[in-house]
Amino acid sequence: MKYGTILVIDDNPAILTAVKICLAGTFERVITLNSPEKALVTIAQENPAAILLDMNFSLGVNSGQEGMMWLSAIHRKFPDIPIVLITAYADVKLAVRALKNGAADFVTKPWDNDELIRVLKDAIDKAGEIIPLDQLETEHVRKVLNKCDGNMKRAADLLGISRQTLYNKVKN
Amino acid sequence: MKYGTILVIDDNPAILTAVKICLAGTFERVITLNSPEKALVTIAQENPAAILLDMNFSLGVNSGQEGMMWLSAIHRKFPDIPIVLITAYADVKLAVRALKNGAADFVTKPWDNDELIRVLKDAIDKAGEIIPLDQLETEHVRKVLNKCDGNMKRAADLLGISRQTLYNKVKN
DNA sequence: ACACTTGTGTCCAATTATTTGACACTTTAG
DNA sequence: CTAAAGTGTCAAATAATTGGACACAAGTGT
Repeated sequence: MKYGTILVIDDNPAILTAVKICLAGTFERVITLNSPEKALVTIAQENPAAILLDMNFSLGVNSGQEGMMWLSAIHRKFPDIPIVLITAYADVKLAVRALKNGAADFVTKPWDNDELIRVLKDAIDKAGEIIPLDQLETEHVRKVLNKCDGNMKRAADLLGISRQTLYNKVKN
Repeated sequence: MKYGTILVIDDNPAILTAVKICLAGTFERVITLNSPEKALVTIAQENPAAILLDMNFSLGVNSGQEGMMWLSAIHRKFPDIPIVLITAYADVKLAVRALKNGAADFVTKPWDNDELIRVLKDAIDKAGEIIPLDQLETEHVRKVLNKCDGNMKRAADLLGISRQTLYNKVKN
């Protein structure tokens, strides 16, 4: 059980139960919330490894705006916890917007249990990856240098370091 | 015309023409390819600011595998050029997979001209953003430290720096 | 309750990096 | 062609990083 706590947020009790059963075997703890109102405090208290968030809350409002708002709010406050969205209304635009707003993944109802587990595991694994500082630096330097067509003076300027330092960094 | 060259790849000549007309007013140059075979060399030669890639090439094969393959190939070779995907088959799974494979955005046919232009501009703008080195470092340090629950020894270890250095970095 | 391990805050001296300024030489653009 | 901008390289001054050390706090298992 290397995968810790999961927080599931959905306004449908039946789905909450079904998901809980589905995930119980893989995750140490499955916490459920039937509304996102208490999400921020619950997350702060429980520090879940991932969040599964339903996009349709207020009955009759299925545009997903509701869920999108909560996604943004949670992601802004806890940018390191992966959030997987789940929705009954398979809408490409919605999915794209969600991912661009920081969602780790996007699954549609009815879901496949194994797929849901895999997606959550993947999200947690990816969120747990840590890059050494010098590697991060090297990659970023390379990218910026690229964007400046190799102009070291400008690249150094944009990076906020001196030209000679950049020169040394790329030499090694 | 701050937005440079665009490369459009689609096997349908009619769509190629339509897109070309649509984008001509906004971008300096619109290059078209009717098959992705020559994409890699064309990109290397023309260095476009963005790429608009259709997902369905071989006639009758509409699963998008084709386009996904090319997306990966192009993105691996030119990770700094944003790739916007376009497809007639609005499939959420496909869209999600595309974004997770490095696509900058995903639009469906029939497209809205203004939206297409906006999406491409956004992709180019976002790809052009450059973060100073020290800001990148500070953010990453904070994130790793977070993931280690404040354990500085482990965080320093994972970051590949000494404990004292990390101590200094967070102090300032 | 006890020893044991792990981590913290802090210092030092030795080693490395970074910066600033300079100089002769290419490239580039008007 | 000339002026402006960039490159490669050096040196000396300054700042950052490291490894080692030490007393002390917190948590582990027995």
